[in-house]
This record gives sequence, structure tokens and C-alpha cells, in this order.
Amino acid sequence: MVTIYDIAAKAGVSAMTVSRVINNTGKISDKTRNKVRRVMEELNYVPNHMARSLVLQQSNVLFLLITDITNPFYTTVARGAEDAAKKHGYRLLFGNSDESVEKEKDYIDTILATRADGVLVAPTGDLSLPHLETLRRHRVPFVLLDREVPGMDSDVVLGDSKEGARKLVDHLTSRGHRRIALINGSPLISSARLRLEGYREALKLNDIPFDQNDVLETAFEPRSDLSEIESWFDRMSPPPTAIVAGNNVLAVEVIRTLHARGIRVPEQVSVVCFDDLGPYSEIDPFLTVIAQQAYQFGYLGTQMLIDRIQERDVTGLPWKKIVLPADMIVRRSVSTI
Amino acid sequence: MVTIYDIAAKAGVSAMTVSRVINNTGKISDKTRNKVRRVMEELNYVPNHMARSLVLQQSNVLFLLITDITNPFYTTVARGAEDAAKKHGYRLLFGNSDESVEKEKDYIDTILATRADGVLVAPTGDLSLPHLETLRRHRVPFVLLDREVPGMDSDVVLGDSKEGARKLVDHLTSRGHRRIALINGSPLISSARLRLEGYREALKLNDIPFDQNDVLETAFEPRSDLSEIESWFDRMSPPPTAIVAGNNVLAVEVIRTLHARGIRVPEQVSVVCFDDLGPYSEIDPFLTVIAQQAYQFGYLGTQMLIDRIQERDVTGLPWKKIVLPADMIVRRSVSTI
DNA sequence: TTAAATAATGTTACCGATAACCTCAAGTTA
DNA sequence: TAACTTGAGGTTATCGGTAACATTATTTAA
Repeated sequence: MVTIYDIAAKAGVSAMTVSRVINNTGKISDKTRNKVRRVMEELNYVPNHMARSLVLQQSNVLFLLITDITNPFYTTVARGAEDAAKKHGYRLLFGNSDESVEKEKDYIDTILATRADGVLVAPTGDLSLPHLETLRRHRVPFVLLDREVPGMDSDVVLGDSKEGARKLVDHLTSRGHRRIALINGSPLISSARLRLEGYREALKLNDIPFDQNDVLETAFEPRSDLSEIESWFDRMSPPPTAIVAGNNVLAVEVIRTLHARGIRVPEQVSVVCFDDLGPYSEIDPFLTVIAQQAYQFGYLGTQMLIDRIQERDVTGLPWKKIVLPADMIVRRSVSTI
Repeated sequence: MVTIYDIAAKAGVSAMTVSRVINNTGKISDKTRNKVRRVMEELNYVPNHMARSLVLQQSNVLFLLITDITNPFYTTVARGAEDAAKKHGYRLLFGNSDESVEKEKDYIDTILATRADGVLVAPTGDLSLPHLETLRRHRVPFVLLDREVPGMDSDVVLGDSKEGARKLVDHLTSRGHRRIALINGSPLISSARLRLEGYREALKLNDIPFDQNDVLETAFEPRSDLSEIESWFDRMSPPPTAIVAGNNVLAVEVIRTLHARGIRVPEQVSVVCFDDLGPYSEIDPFLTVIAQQAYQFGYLGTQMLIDRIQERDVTGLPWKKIVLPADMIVRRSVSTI
């Protein structure tokens, strides 16, 4: 690989002069600058970010750790983060923890080892606490996305999960539903807890008794093992007339299971959920959802992170919390009773 | 940040000894090793990958450049690549060119500057040639995914696009369709060209005349501007009874446009396409597709890449080309005439 | 006219790690 | 016992950049 020393030699100047031309610093005569530029072109020079970061003690790299790369919610978050990062001259790298605490730990180690300037984390849940403590201990600024972690204060971008759950339940009751079940993510995830709370409050306001049997708390990304959902359905007899799903993946699983049992949606059971399905919700404009502003999660979170990085020395700035509104998109997955 | 020098000082040894403990090289007494390990724990030491890569002249990083992060085909490719990379001790970073030649160029520069050991590229199309030449010039091993680029020999993993197109057309003719339109990606993309070829061949074998008006060549990821599809529909009168889409995104756009015009799928027009929709094809098992083995694209491509990296010195090894079969999944988006 | 300022460039040290070579004591072998 | 290994560790140079300081001419101000 070509280095500034190769350039320097061929241009008959010192390496420092080449560095100055590259970074537009110091005073350089036009003649020298042009000569150096020409040699750089000629030799196809590409700067070495690692060497640069090593001496500057900063990498201009941000890292985005998401929990499910196949979920359109998170890929849209990624788009937003990418745009914001580019705008401020940072590069953005991605990682995918697959909702696994272990993979998350691996990524945290990688992030520290690559000396990213800051991190956007959608934590796998409350068990992410030690990982976040590791980041904090090493003074790596981070912003949490979508989920809070008890015991760790930080900047965070959240959706209004409680309000969203209330809206979904209210929508169902307005269509005459009185028996509304909930399939939700793990109670170790803050957004799942808030969705459960919103669900319970809305039931109470509608004078519907809460029944623990109608609630299934599972993983947000169950993919392979559907037996839990199966036995949940078995437990609920008679079946509910409507189901609220804590996210889009669960909604898909629920609908798949219902179909497998020969139950039609929405004719026999209505289904609503959090998070849109990206472009696929258009194919058969079907699911009624709380469409969180995924792009904004990424964009605003990245801006907060960059602010935090650049104010590094200023200690004691209060943590910021952005709560994005929960907007409902009504489609056709709810029947009227 | 803690360095090996801090460890060395506190443990009363030289930095080199610490390095040996970290890498398990050379001869170290158990006593020293334990002492160093203890100090490393105590100080929360994290190795600096950049410093390491700088001296070793290799980063153990692979880069995967895809063209659409919101397309389940590519995110599944990413999963496969990630698993293969991890298996061989490489880290994998992602980039997303959004089907834009300019963004692709930016990423190529970043990749060179970060000194990745190798690159997996799903090129935006034939115009990617100069970018690939840049990689080649800098001796960065790369593997092409999903698309070939004329003028650039390299390792490559492809799907059997021609055969896939034939299967789709044959499926439609077997259901009685005789008027089959094609919406396809840009002719500057090899897979799009092959899909067109397969489509034409299949028409001929079925004694159906080819009509250029029935073919729309657009971008694989049109997202915002649908007027092209609109005017294509306007041109085709009477409308076809079936449409083949060159990928899943186009299929979604077509179906959306049809719905907007009050045309029902598949009752009035049948739609089939390349690439599955990931989990969302399950929600309403609807689209009949050629389901390419996305995970294998990533997994096998990464293995080829690593082979190439590790045989770096051996020149003249022939380029390898893997063509994965095109398997059709028949669902409900085709009507029988 | 001469000291001080400025422009343009070079030198040196360092970022954090590792390869290659060096040292020295203890154990082996003939 | 002299010569040779081996074990365990240290020293130095280097990777590709940049900050800080040094060095020249060349201007400029007094």
C-alpha cells in the first residue's frame, strides 16, 4: 500500500508536507500543493484510517448495535442513523445482536477494541446492564434506542409505548371487542413492560377485567419455536376476539399460527401490533399498527450521540430523553363486532 | 484508555511480555502469565485493534456491501456472511449503497481506508466496474454477490436467474396465461439481463410472441417514483393477465399500483417474482416466488473470500463461480385461466 | 538598517501494538 | 567440565500517520 512517505519521496518533500496537503492544515505554497496532489493521484494514494485514528485518539466512527437486522423497524433506524452520521462527517458501522445477550457482549468488546467514538445501542434488555456499565467505565459515550435499562442513566430515544398500547386497545374496544389478549416481549425489556402497563390501564378504563391467562410474555424474536404460542392458544378457551402483539414479528407469528389452525384474520380474530412492516405492509394493506417513527429513532439518536461526543469534557450535563409519539395506522386487520 | 504499557508497569514486566500473554505466543512462566492476567482484569484492559492491525498489516475485518438494507434478501445474505466470518475468526462490517453508484464509491473508499482484508460486494451494476478496478488495483480480494460485472473477472456467487425466469413463466403458462408482462431491474445489472433472457426464451418455447411494450426496465429499488409503473400500465392495453417481477421490491410496487387502480391480485392479474419476502411472506402466504438461497449467498461467498485471502500469494488460481439453484415456492398469487 | 514577523517546510517523538533480535541463567550432553 | 540447548524475558525498530517544535528564507515594521 502507498503511504505518505512514498508520496513524499516522489514529490521531493517531507511526509509532514504531504500530511498538511491532505488535511488542509498549515501553510503550503500552491506549487507544492499541486505537485503533491498530482503524485497522490498518480500513485492512487488512500489514507490509512487506522494510523490516523491511532495518533489522533479518535476514529470518527460510530457504531449502531441493533437486535434484529431482518426487522424493518431496525433497518429503518439504521437508515436514519446513517444519514445523521454522514451529515456530521462520521462513518457508521452496524452490528446485529439477534436479541442475544452473548452476541451483544461480543459486539461491545469489538466496539471497545475498534475505538469507536460513540455507540447507539438497542439493548437486548435489562440484562444489558453490565455491557452498558462496561461502555461507561471506558468512557465511551452511548445513546440507548427503543429500550431503557434500569440502573443505567443515559441519553435515550424511546417510543411512547404506553400510549401506543392504550390506543391499540381503545381502537379494538371502539370496534366492540371486549376480550382482548396480549402477546408481548420479555418483561426484561422496558418497552414490553410499558406496553403491558398501557394495555392494563386501557382495559381498566374500558371496564374490562384483566386476565393473566390472556397475556403471553415471550421473546420479541421467537422465529423458530412456536410451541409457546400454540400452548397459549390452547390455554385460552374460548379464544379472544382480538390480539395485541408487542411488535411486528410477534404479529406475524400469531397470524401464521392462527392460519395454521384454520382461523381467519380478521373475520374470527382481529390482530394489531406495534411497528410497521416496512414496504410489505403495502402489499396487502392489512395490519393495523402503531407505526413508530423508526427513521427518527436513528436520526435523532445519532444527533444526541454526536452532541455528547463533542461536549465530552463538559461533565454533568443532564441526560436527555426523547419520547417519540405513537401514531396509529388503521388498516384492515380489525373486524367490527 | 489502558495500554499494554500500563499493564506492563503494574505487573513489573515489559510490554512485550504482556503482548505474549495476550497472544499466547512465546514462552511465559505460569507465574508471570497469571500476574499479567490479573492486572489486565483489574485495569479492564481492552486491546487496540487499530494498533494491532497497523503493525500486522491485516485487520481481520471483512466488509459486506449490499445495495438495499431494507430488502430481506440482503439482510439474510448478511446473516449468512456474518456466521461464516465469525466461524473463521473475522469480524464483519456492513455497508448499504442504496443502489447508488455514488454511495458505492464512498464505501469503496472507506473500505480501502480502513484496510479491510476482503470485501463482499453486491455491485449496483455494470457501472460498478471502476470501483472494482480500484479494489483490484489495491490488491484487496473481493467476491461479487448476486451480480456479475462485465470486464471484471472475479469470484462470484450467483443465483440461476435465467432458469428462475423460465420457471416463473412456465408456471404461468401452465395455469393458462398467454399474456405475460415483465417488470425488471436496469439492463445494466447482470441478473436483470439474465432474467429478461430467461423470460424471452420461455415465451418462445411456449410459442408466445415477445412484445417489447410488455417489458418495463426500471430500477430494482424505485421506492419513491411510481410514475414509470403507472405509465407502463397505461401503455399496456388490454392489460396482461400476469406479471413477472424481477425482484420482491418491484413485485410489491406492482401490487400496490394494481390495488390503487382497483385491480385485484390474483383474480384479475397474477403476480410472481424473484426473492422471497422473509418472514412477511408468511403473514398472508400469498406471493409465488423464486426463493433464492440468500443465506447461502452470504455464507458461501464469505468462505470463498476467506480462501482467497489466505491463498493471497498463490497467483493465477482460477476464479470460482457458484451458481445457486432457483427454487420456486408456489403460493396464491397466480390464478388459473 | 536591523530586529521582528511570517511563510513554507523539515525533524523528532509518539499513538499502541508486534516481529526480530538479543540476553542471561539453568539444564543437557558428550 | 566445556559447549550447546532451552526457557523466560527484555530491547529496538516499525507500522502510517500527526502534533509540536525547529529551521530557513523572505517580508515587514520601526
